[in-house]
Amino acid sequence: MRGLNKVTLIGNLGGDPDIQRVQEGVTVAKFSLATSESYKDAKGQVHTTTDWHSIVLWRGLAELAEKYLHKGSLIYVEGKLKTRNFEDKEGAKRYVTEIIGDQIIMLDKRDES
Amino acid sequence: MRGLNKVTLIGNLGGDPDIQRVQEGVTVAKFSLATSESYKDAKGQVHTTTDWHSIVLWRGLAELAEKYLHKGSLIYVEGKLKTRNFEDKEGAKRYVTEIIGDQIIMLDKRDES
Amino acid sequence: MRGLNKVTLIGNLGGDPDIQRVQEGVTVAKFSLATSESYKDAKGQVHTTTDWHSIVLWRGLAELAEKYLHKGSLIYVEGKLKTRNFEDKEGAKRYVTEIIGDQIIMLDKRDES
Amino acid sequence: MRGLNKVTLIGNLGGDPDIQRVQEGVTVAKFSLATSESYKDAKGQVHTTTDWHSIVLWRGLAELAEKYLHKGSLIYVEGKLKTRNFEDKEGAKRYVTEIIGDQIIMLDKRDES
DNA sequence: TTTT
DNA sequence: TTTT
Repeated sequence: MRGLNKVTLIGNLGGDPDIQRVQEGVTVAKFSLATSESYKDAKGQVHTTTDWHSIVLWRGLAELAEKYLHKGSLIYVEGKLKTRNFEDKEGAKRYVTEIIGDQIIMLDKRDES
Repeated sequence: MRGLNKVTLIGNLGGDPDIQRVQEGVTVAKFSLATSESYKDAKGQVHTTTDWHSIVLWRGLAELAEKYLHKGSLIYVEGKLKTRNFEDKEGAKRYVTEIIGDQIIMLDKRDES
Repeated sequence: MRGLNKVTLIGNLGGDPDIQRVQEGVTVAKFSLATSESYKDAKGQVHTTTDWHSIVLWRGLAELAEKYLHKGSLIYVEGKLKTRNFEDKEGAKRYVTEIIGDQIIMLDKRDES
Repeated sequence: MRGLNKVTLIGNLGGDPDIQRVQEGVTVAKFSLATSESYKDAKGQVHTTTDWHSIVLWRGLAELAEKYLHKGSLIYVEGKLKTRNFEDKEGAKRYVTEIIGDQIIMLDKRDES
């Protein structure tokens, strides 16, 4: 309680979703999402910066991603930030931060929904 | 353009902010923020999960953090997700994801604003 | 599909929630929420503006409001904007815009959750 | 302080923006935005509900709306809820709730930005 | 490492 | 009509 953990992104998929069946009837989809922003520097020149985000979708949303999303798709994603730790090959503790999506809106006309 | 990168969190500081003066007149504040959530499992038992987030504040917001925030403070933060890479001592590329805050609301009565 | 309708507010209740039982087992809670903001004008003087919002909660959230919320409570509300029309006593069409809440976080230490 | 008043919408313009020059160099744009949502009822049948919102943009954003937005454009808007009161022709006090936008993302490929 |  |  008394906690809020929300991420909202609008951006393009960097590649096709990677789909895994982790259990009978449970699908997971993973992909990178690029969010880009333009700004003007002191000299009035326009620069663009891009941030990349690791998106993870479960079950129904993963199946939707499998059917309709592909490299380049423009989407809105809402979800939660989760930082997982794992051991790398050398046995050192490493961290990854992912967005576990709980809502998707497809913004490309060509993608069906 | 056509990009959105927004994080909104409500949670408690895990420790006092770490304050650095990186340049004449430029302050940076860093701290961990815990967001907690409760849910009931299939047996009706309540579980609490906590996620930890790395928050970075610049300039005016960093000075505000220095003055008013401390271990345990309850705040609302809005900002952007940024993943930086750096080399660890072994020279391997590693990643950290941080939230660069651009708005703070102090939610503790005891903290001044 | 392809639609998003989201409101997020942090503010204080202007009065105790008005509770109605509209049906067997269905509770509705209504109250006004004040969100205040301070800004400095050109002369450096601080001004505060307050916006008032009509909040409507259904079922479980309404019961939670009945138990824990009262005049002055500080809360976070997330919900959807809905504009309803109704006829006034003169038979003219009038409109009200309400926020139908779907998440509440209580931010006062004295309120239980 | 201690207040948050934020609305985020993704939807289509119901008509071309209405543009007004209210002062030397100050433009205001107004338009209706439809946000649609689909849901399944108990019988599995899909229903769509649409909410309409009154959007107001000032200065630079209004000029951008004038240049690039038109009936049907798909946009993301972020802003604040404001309820204004005014007197109708009979002298009765009436209210309107508007969203004063402070960020726009154009989501149609055909609209330039 | 926080908080209720 | 709230709160600091």
